[in-house]
Amino acid sequence: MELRHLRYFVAVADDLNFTKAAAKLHLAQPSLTRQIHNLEEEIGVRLLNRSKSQVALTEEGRSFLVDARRILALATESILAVQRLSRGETGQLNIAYLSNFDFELLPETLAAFRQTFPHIALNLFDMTPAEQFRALETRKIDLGFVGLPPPAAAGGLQWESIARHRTVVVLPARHPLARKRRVKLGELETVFFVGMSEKTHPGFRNWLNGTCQQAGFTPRVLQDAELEPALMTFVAEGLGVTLAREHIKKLPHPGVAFRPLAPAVKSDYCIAWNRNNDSRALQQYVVIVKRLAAHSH
Amino acid sequence: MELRHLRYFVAVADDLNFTKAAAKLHLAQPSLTRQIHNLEEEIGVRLLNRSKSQVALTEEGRSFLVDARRILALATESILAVQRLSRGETGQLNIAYLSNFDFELLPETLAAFRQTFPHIALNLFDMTPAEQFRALETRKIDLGFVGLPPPAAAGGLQWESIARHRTVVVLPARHPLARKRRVKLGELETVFFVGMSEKTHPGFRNWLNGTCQQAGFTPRVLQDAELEPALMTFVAEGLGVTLAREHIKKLPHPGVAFRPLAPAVKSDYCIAWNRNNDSRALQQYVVIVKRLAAHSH
DNA sequence: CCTGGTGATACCTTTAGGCTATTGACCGGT
DNA sequence: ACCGGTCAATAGCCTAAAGGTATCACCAGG
Repeated sequence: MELRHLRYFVAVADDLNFTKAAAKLHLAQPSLTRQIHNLEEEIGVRLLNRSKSQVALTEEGRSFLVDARRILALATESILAVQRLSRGETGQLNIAYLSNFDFELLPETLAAFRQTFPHIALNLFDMTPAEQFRALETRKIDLGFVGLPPPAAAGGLQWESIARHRTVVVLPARHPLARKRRVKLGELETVFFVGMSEKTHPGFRNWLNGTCQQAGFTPRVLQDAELEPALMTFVAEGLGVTLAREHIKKLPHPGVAFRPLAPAVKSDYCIAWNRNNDSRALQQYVVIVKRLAAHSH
Repeated sequence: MELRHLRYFVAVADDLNFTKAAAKLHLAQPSLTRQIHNLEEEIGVRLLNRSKSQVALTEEGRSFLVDARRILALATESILAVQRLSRGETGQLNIAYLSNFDFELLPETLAAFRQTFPHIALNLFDMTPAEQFRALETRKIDLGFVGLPPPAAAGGLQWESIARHRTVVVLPARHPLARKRRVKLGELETVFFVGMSEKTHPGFRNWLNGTCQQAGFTPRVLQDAELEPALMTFVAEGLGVTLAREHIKKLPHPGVAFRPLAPAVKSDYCIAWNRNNDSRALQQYVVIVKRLAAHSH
């Protein structure tokens, strides 16, 4: 069965007259007759009652007619939909961000994108970095504000730093170092650290080690938190100190102090997407993010 | 675009390999390549990215794939549905009955039908005779328990009497004739009548006239009711008497008395259907009604 | 630098959709 | 009862397009 059969059947059912239906289809009447016969034969059901010089739908024909119309409508609508999509008139863009502390670039870029491509639906998701990497690989999302660059294990992901943020020390308020206005990185060599779990924040440990390596030591991490609030609690309980982007100050916690590093240390903030994702919406969005990131810098 | 194109596209999308997809379709690879090209050309959208020795869906392709699958599923399901229908495994039968006073034949026949054709949905509708005639003509219902035979104006309707019911006089309880056990038809010549409106009960007036004509007079009708309860109220208020099938006793009303006619007069009870309705379910149901009507007689 | 795998191209074959001409049945009007 | 008109079915032919074969071009991986 082909769509042609359905088109022809609907035409015949419309005016119950092969000759006129054939004319409307710009077709000779015998051709139409044959196609309808073929259709009836293929599905094995009589759709029309041809009692000499009188064409009528059978009960089956009436039922099938409804389905035939629906299939044809769906087909034409599908073509129109994919054409709209290719013209950029519709589309989806799924974006993930970090749960607790994100910066002003995200809403800015969303507003700018929406202004230029008002017909593209923007869907936002709140995810940990690990969830984002996984969702990027499976194409559940198109772009993630991941913070840390994706680990090598995440195949096919591309990333780009869109900002360099000041790094601060997060430490218990009662900690001796909290009395100082600024903290030298080297002063942290002997203290214990807490950190984010690799399960939820893959690459965090790598980043922490790399940062401390600038002062020539490897941090001793006692405890991992899976989410940021837990990390703050651990620090408040005195389990250790940690390093974080300055934006973590937006997540205050009693008993936790933030101190800038001296000299200042900066760390990259990355966005990531799937290299194989050829979504035009994604490409346009990346352009906008880069432009606004450069401006705000 | 034909269903063939969708089938081929889905096959290619399934394993992203023209050669293997062609094999699964029992097709040579170049034929498949060409059909996909034709499809892309017709809808004017690239569905696949062929970067040498690597086939991938484009964003449009992913979107269209979903639609293509749905169309194909709908097509095969439609064929199966119409085949089930022609085998009598599914179907619909819409039956209407009179609102207030119907007799035991209806539930009996429904039970018998359901037992023989358990997969056919029986839908019941409560309608006045006029509504039934109209619904029969427009095929909203398949069969109506109409009571009175359809008027000539109702084209294409076929009917059959399935019972002959005793006719009774409906009269105000205070009416002089209510004192008698039985009423002779001729005694009604001088009294006023109320009746059912032709708007809701076409043919009622004709039936009433015909019945009274047996006693050689034409009833003088003062007032028409559109529904049976109103008729009873009119009688109770003393506006007039009327004739009705004996089953109207099931609709008692204070101040209204029922008296048998002497000698007894019987009137037909009819079912009606559309002559052009070739529904097998309808035909089977009519057979069952006739059989049970004959038995109960 | 070869080799296997893959899609594209060129060209031929075959299928089947479409056309014209005609038939046969029915209907409506005279 | 007959005739002309209408309409679907049938027969037979034509051709467009679907399908096949052979081959090429290109990349990947050894």
